[in-house]
This record gives sequence, structure tokens and C-alpha cells, in this order.
Amino acid sequence: MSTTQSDRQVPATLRDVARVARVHLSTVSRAMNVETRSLVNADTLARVLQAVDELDYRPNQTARALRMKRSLSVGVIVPDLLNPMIVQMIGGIEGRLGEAGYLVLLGNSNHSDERAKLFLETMSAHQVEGIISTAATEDDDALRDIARFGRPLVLANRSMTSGSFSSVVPDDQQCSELAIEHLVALGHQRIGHIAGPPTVSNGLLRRRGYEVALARRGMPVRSERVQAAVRYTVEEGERACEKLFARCNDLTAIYAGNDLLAIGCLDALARRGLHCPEDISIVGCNDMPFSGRFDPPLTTIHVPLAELGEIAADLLLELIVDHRREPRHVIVDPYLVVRGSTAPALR
Amino acid sequence: MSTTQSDRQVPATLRDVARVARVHLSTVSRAMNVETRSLVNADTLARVLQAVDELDYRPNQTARALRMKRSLSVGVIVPDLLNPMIVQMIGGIEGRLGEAGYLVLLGNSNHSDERAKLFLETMSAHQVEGIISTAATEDDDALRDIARFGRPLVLANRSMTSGSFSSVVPDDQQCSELAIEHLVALGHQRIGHIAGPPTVSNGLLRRRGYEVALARRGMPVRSERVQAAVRYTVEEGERACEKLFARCNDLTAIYAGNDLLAIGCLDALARRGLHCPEDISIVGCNDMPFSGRFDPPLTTIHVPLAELGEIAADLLLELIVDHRREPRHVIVDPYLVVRGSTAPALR
DNA sequence: CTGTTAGCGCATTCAT
DNA sequence: ATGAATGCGCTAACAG
Repeated sequence: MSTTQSDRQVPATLRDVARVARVHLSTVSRAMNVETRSLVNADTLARVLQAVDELDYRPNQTARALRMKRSLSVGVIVPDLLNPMIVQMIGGIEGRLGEAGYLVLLGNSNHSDERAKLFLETMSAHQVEGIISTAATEDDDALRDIARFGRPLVLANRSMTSGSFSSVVPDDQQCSELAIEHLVALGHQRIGHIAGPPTVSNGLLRRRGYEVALARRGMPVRSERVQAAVRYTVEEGERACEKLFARCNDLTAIYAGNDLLAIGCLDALARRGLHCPEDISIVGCNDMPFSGRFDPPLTTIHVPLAELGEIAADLLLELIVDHRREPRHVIVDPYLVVRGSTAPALR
Repeated sequence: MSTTQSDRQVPATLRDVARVARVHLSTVSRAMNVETRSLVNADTLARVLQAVDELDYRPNQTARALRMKRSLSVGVIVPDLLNPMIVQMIGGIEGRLGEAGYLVLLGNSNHSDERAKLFLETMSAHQVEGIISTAATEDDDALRDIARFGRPLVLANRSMTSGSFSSVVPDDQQCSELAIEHLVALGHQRIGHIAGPPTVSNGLLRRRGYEVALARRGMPVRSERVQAAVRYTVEEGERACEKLFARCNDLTAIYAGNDLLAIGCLDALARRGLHCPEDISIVGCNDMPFSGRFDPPLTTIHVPLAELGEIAADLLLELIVDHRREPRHVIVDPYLVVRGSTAPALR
């Protein structure tokens, strides 16, 4: 507090510092950057640093970004902020990216490809160095647009069959295999499936995994036992489950494409006066936070979502370092978590 | 796709467009901006627009930001991304800010003032037009630093007693009043309190509210019946609750400073072989997502967190429009949600 | 080691 | 209605 100034200061620039330190502006620039700092004389450095301190100088990152073409920011697009699973991933992403000095621009598409596209463009305009999308849908050419600009892009949680982008996803078919294996071991023979939207990879893949798992065991694969939800929400899960019940009244178990859908199933059961797991067993997928504390505690397939986010960040960082790097596809292993929503089949 | 080019294009600039449209760069600039578009002739505008389309030109927001001193971005600092309540607020914030054309830079301080300060500085360097912090602690002079630069700042969920920043918080004392009122109505006389950290406003205020509510009813206020958790997490809630039990074994109810702490209390009860609500009633606070689905369903004080986020965004937007605006303090009303974790006192 | 110069991509005065 | 010129704050050659 060398000078008594008004409350609001106009930020100091390199010029200001240079003037006070009686050196050229470029010398200050060198002094500020760790890589070039060694180029500047010890006592001029001291003078500069003192001026910096005195003026409370902070480099303007926008100007740096413009000049260096490095914004030190990346965009992260999510389909739904109220989905605890997504948030887990954001945590992993943000943590890793933060360590690397990047700031995260967050965009919540709210399940809308339209909005996702808007974010893609806005973030692109903001010169993000890369983008992680956890909201990829199959027919999402907005993502391709981004790639055309050479902006690194990685898909997390959901992928695209084309495989042209780096991605990290759980082994979705294996998720289903684990769920069916568990249910069959409990004696269940008529197992329904509430699938995720067919437009997103894990909706499709988990459904396929369900069918494969049944077929492999010589069990009938009936399409009327599958009902896809239009979105990964509790409400849509409930709705889908009711449709399923309207068609099939002999099911003893349901495998839901994710935990939110599973909770929706629980609601649908309750509406019909049915009990879980006594009347019907339910297996979720993803193991969202607190899923073990529900009533009943949810048997589900654990997916390491935070780790998945970290890997997505790593993949993006790789790509940022070398844009021409070949896309990599990481698949992480899920595992079964048995809790209270499954029980031996009685019928 | 007029020309067959390589996959990766270098983004077009105003100059490129100007060259193709055979006009001066500044004309293109005018044409791109809605406010100045009327200044340009209809058919030159058409030429420009065609060139823009042809080259797939997108304005570089970094350059704009540098020139206009408007980054169209704001920073949001949160203490914990794994806290579902916080996420609710982010949703509200991001939604409102997105509508206004702003992008959100997200920073997760992970309960560390150190990291929060780092984010504040990094975001500031990125020229955010304002900052919303949901991680304010009482002794947080980093926040004051930001304000010195004249960067608009609003505090959400947590406030600072100084009151020099705009803020939006729940009526924390009222939260406690509602909780105590409910418990007393159920016949509880010996009510413990797991408080949030005393360094954050709602930790302190809710504790005070608890004391005031007891005193108002002529009930004894005993400090040994209060245990503060060092953080708002399930684990710290459990730990604090165990400390409390070690001191007091005659409590019939506990009011927890938030739902996470309440869940921790549930864990502590379970450890001791006690049941909720039969042995001890528990009231949480905030009404986090899914709290009604826990076992037992949590009786809690509902706080409209998403709305709180929206208000925070509005306050910030106001401040961005006029930096010298007086700080405003919005207080939102909580209400009681009775579920299954509370029952009449038996002792 | 330090100063000079030249932009990064854009908006905005000022001329014309 | 458009062109010319200037500079936002910074880094990166290039000289000296």
C-alpha cells in the first residue's frame, strides 16, 4: 500500500511495470515468464519484480492467449448437470486439467444436441485448446465440425461408433453381462431391460450386451422385454418401466441402463404396489453416489466415473500436445456391486 | 465445400474474409456485428456474408475480448463438486448465465482456501467479467483482492459478515428454527446439533439459529450438545456425531447443519446399533437431490438451491452492467420437509 | 543482457 | 457507405 488510491484500480500492464522499473516492456515480459527469466540480469529482475509487486501487476491472459495461441482453457460439455454420475466425471476432468494449468469452460446441454452444438461453437470461439464431450450422440455432426477445425476432441462416457475421436468409455457390454450373470445366478429367467436412449452409445451397447448375455445362456431374447427411455432421468425411467409392465407382467427382474432409470423403475414398482426385491429384482448401472443408501440399496454395476474423467483429461492433454496423434480408445472395466435391490427369483 | 482442402484448416480471420469479399477488413467487422450491420450496404453485406460462409469464418472471441474488454465469461468457484447441493446451484448459475451469453469457468477448490485463491487469480487473469463464489469463508481475503480490481463478485449460499459483496443465501437461522420447531413439536427435549464449519457463514448462522430457537422456547442451550464438523462431508458428519455421542448419551434428536452431515449421523447411529428414527430423530438441511429416497427418507429443510444459483447469476449480471452498484443481499426462504427420519420422542 | 520491431485478430475512431 | 489507421496487452524474433 505504497500509494493511497481509489478503491477500484485499473489493472497495470507491462508498460506500467516497465515504466516504474525503468526498463523496456519486453524485459518485463521476459522477467515474468519462467522460461525466459534466466535471460535477465539479477538486479534488473529484482527491480522488475518490485515494480510488479508495487503495481500488483497480473498478466492479462487474454492478451497472452491471442499472442501465443494458447488459451489454457478447455471446454467440457455435459448433457445434464443434475445427473450425479456426470458430476463425478466433471470432478475427475477438472482435477486433472487443473493440475495441468487449464481452466474448464463448462457447458450443460440439457440433453439437447442443439444446445450442445451452440456450446461447441461458443467454446471454439473462445479458443479453447480442446473439448471433452460427455454428451455425444450418434448423429452429432456438430462434433465433426469441431474436429474439422483441428481442435482436439475427446469423448467421455459416451462414444461414437465411427471411432474417429479419442474416447474413454466403460465396457458397456460387460456392464450388461455382469448384471445378467448376477440375475441369472439368482435364478431369474424373465429379465426385462430399461435401455438408455438408442441414440447414445451406451444406451445401444448396454442393450446389445443384455441381448448377447441372454443369448449366450440359451435364454430367449424377446424385444417386448426391452423398453428404451428417451432420456437418462428418473422420470423417463419410470415412464419406460410402466410401458414395459403394460406389455409384460411376468418379469421377475429388470436391468436398467443406468441408476437413474433404475430409480425410475423403483417408482414404477411402488405405483403398482410391488416391492423390490421381493417381487421384482432391479439392477442399475454406474453406481452413482449414494446409490448404496437408497431404499432399497441399489445393486448396480460400478463404473469408475471420476477415473473415467481423469483419463478423458489425459487423452485430451495428449492431443493438445500433438494434434495429429492417432485417436486412442480407452475402455475401463466395470464390476458388480451387490446390494439390496436383488434377491433370488421366487417364480 | 467449395474447395478440397486438407482435413485441418487454419481458422479464417477478418482479413481472409475481406480479401475474398473484396472489401476492407473493417467493413467485414461491421457486417459481423449486429449493432453496426445497418451501416453497411445491402449487397456488400451479402458479399461479405457469402465469404464468411465460404470460409467458415468464426470471430475469435479472444481477440474481441482483448479489444472490447469483454470476455463474455464469468468464473464460478465451488468448494466441492461431489456435493450434490453445490451442483444444484451450478445448474442454476450456468443456466442463467448461459442465457445471457456468458460462458462459465468452473473452479473446484476442494474445500481449500488456497486453491480457491488460486482460481480467483487464474480466472481474473483470464479476464472473467465477474465471479460467483459458493466457497466463501470468513477469513477469505482473496475475495477482497478480487474486489480491489473492481471485478464484480457475488457470494452464493455462503456469505461474509462484512456484507460488502452482493450475496444470496438461504435464511440460515430460519432453517434452524424450522428444524427445532419440528423436533420440539414431536416432543424432543434434548436436541443435539452437528454444525458446519464455524469458518463458513451457514455453519455459524445455523448454529446460532439452533441456539436462538432453543432459548426462545425456554430450553437449555448446552454447548456440549453441539459439535462442529470440519467440513461438509458425510465422513466428517459421522466423525462429529461420534464425538457428540461420546459426550452426550441422552439425546433424542439431532439437527445437522446439512444433509451430508445428516447422512454421516446416520452412519454414526448405525455403528452404535441405534436406529433412526426409533432411537434418535435426525433432521438435515438443504434437501439435497435424492434425500427423500434414502433409508430412512431424510426429514430436512428445503433450500431452493437452483433458484439460489439463478439469483446469484442475476446479481452478478447486474453488477457487470454497473460495477458501482451497491451490493444487494438476497435471502431466500427455506421450508420444512417432513419425511421418515423424525418421529415422536419416546424418552 | 536489453531495446526495437512486428504482429496475434479484432473494434473503432477518423477521414473520405 | 467504406477505407485507413490505431491500439487492446502481450510474446517473439531480431538487433545491438
